[in-house]
Amino acid sequence: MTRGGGATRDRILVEASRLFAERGYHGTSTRDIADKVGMRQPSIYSHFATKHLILAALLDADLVPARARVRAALDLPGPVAARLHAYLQVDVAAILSLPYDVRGLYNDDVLRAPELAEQAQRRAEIHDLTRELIETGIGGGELVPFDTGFVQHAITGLLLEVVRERGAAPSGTPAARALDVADFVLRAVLLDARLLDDVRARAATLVPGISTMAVPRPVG
Amino acid sequence: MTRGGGATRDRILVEASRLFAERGYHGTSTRDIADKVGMRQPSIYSHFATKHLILAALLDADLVPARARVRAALDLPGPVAARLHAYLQVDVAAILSLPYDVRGLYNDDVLRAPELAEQAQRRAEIHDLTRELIETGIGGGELVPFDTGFVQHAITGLLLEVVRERGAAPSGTPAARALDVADFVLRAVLLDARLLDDVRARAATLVPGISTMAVPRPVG
DNA sequence: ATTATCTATAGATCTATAGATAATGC
DNA sequence: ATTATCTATAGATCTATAGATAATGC
Repeated sequence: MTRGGGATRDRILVEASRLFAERGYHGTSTRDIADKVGMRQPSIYSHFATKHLILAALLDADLVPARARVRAALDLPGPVAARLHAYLQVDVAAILSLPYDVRGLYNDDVLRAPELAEQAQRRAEIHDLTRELIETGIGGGELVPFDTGFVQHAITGLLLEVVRERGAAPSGTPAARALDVADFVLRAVLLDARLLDDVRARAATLVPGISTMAVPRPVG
Repeated sequence: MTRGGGATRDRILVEASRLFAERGYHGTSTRDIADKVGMRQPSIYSHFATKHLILAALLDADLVPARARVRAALDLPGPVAARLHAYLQVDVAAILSLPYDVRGLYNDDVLRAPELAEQAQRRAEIHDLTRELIETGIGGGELVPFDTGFVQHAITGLLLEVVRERGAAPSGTPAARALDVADFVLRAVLLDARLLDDVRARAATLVPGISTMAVPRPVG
């Protein structure tokens, strides 16, 4: 078969993501992936030159839109609290609706591999932008003066674990879980708890702006 | 050399934990561990019958005291909020002061391996007890009625990421970071935010009770 | 003519075992 | 006499390449 439009490539990515989630990158062999797809192990290499490039493609599918989302949240006007709340909602919902299982992508420290330097860079950028958003909120007196790095890590941990939960117990819809995360974080960091309802209302108006800002594919 | 009192065994555990944190369980070979310890690869097997048993020993060093801590928090009298706050502080501080690097222990889904069924069981028990504590707090009107499972996952994610942060950026003392975690979670789940100072004060009195309840080694 | 798949396989691992050697305890 | 280490190695992987085969596009 010729010119399948990348359908086989996509199936490789889907199956690889599931296996990475279940057994980790190092615990998954190219033969495991090929078996799930229904092809011979070397045929994988017609679509990806190395095993690392499979992981890189999955990471990019998550990281590139995620970076666009946090940038959108930074660029929007208005109070930080509402932007953070909207960003968290959109981010969780987006991750939960990806066609790939991203649970295993950030477990290992495979990101330290030189072959994945570009992806590691993207992830660092996302963390930097998140810290910037939090810093702005603290400086403006909206948020509790926690250590900025701590809050960023807290958010990262929360997002990762919520994604991991998806596999274990699918309790609630993606949208409901996304709101849980946003509420949880905002309750934790909002200086004046009485503003939460107002923050939620303002956030609702910002959600479309952050969602549509996320570009799934480069145009080139 | 004979009867070294388990010194070599401990060195294997320390080096293995660091390598697991850096490259994951599957990404670390018994040769890697032996090299770090300064011995030949097969000599590892004088101390551990299989590679899985190295991981099992590390998991137990973390899980057994952790289970004792959450049990202690459940058994103590008084409002849930203070007990949860004290538990989180003690838990973070204890994990950060373990002689092993626990960052890599829960990354992979290696816990699903049949050889680690006992450890998986212990971890499930800890999660169950945590949910019980949260459930009590929600039922008693102290905590926001989030989904209990979500809060448990949020706490787990927070703890894991704070531990991972230790390697990346050692910002702040373990005690300071422990307090950050406890404050963050309690701010998020406490129904009446004005009670936080009171919760902190009560928690301080409970900390010793939870700490000493943690038994590092079985007596047998 | 181009492209995706296949078989076959090289070469590098990796876990674990067998059995020899050396060092200590009694 | 016991125990920790060593050398040597079996047997099972694992990633990636070489080159044949088959199926489609022009």
